[in-house]
Amino acid sequence: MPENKLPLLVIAGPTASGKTALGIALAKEFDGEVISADSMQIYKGLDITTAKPTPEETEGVPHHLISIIDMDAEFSVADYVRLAKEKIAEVCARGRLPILVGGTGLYINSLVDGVNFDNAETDGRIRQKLAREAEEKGIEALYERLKQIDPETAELVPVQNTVRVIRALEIYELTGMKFSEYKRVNMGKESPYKLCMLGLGYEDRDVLYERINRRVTVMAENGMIEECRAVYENRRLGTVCQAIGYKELIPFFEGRDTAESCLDKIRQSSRRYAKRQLTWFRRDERINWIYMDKIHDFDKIMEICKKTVAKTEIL
RNA sequence: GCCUCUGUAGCUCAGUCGGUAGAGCAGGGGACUGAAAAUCCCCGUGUCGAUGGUUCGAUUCCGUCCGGAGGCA
Repeated sequence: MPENKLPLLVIAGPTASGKTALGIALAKEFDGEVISADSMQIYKGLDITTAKPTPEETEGVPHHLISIIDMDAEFSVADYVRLAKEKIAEVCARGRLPILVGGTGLYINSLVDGVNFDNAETDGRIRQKLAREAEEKGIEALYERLKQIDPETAELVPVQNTVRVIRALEIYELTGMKFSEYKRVNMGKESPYKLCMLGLGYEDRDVLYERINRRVTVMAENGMIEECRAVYENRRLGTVCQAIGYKELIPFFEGRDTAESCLDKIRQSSRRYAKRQLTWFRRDERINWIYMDKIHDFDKIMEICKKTVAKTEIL
């Protein structure tokens, strides 16, 4: 490993797996600071709904990239990578260890794999234009065009996946590059960081699901519904409108469903989300999995983490 | 106690005029690179409540028993 790379400890895992608490404990252990990798906690507001750590919970450990973007703003991976890179450098300059904690796989991998987003400044108008076209002529028309210009991508993306079809065409209009080509050019080859990746897993999926179900109950008791209602009432939302919890409660605010039924929907969406997160993280062979339901003693978990960190020699 | 209805996939149910069965939901697997808490793809074997009988063959028809629901006393 070249010496000039900065060290980075990563804690990944599905929602409700215990990342926040472990991140804080490890920050104290290694004199570190937490950098969040969460596409929803980055927004100001919806603190309870997105399970941000409370000031008491952080126990004085600095947390970065939480509550820094206005709710009506658009935000995406490229912005995240830019900000996170900066934060990592800052934390290291202070002589402390950056600890990336989060569940947004795309953000984590884009950062950790050094994906380059600088050569295609996005411009919402192209995307909107394509979306309109898809509505008017049908997505099939766009898909046909994609097949013409980039059969390789068309092969990988099903017609039904409107988002992907539009994105591929957007890149083409923006850069003149085929999407498949664009990906080849921008995907990082080697990580710019000295990495140690930890993944919080559960051997028994039901145990994780139980944690998720219970956490939703607790969130509701702590004021999630009121928090979402306030946002709903003066809604001017960018990407946050996708937050699990918020979107499932809308039928309740509009009098079309009961609160309890919406809470069940939140539980279900969260379970499905956790499953998708696991699918994403599972394929990353660098992750050292810790099965939280097999080790009940937190000290033992810490010990395993310390050993893993030592083994990867990032310090 | 008597009568009626009912018992099929984790749940709600369909179905087989007798040739061992299929939908929705739940759940599982996967993809993903400037929307990602988003978007999308694939996946249905289960003692057809138990037990006897009729039959070449019963989850299907008949008897009995055991659950569940309702009605009459």
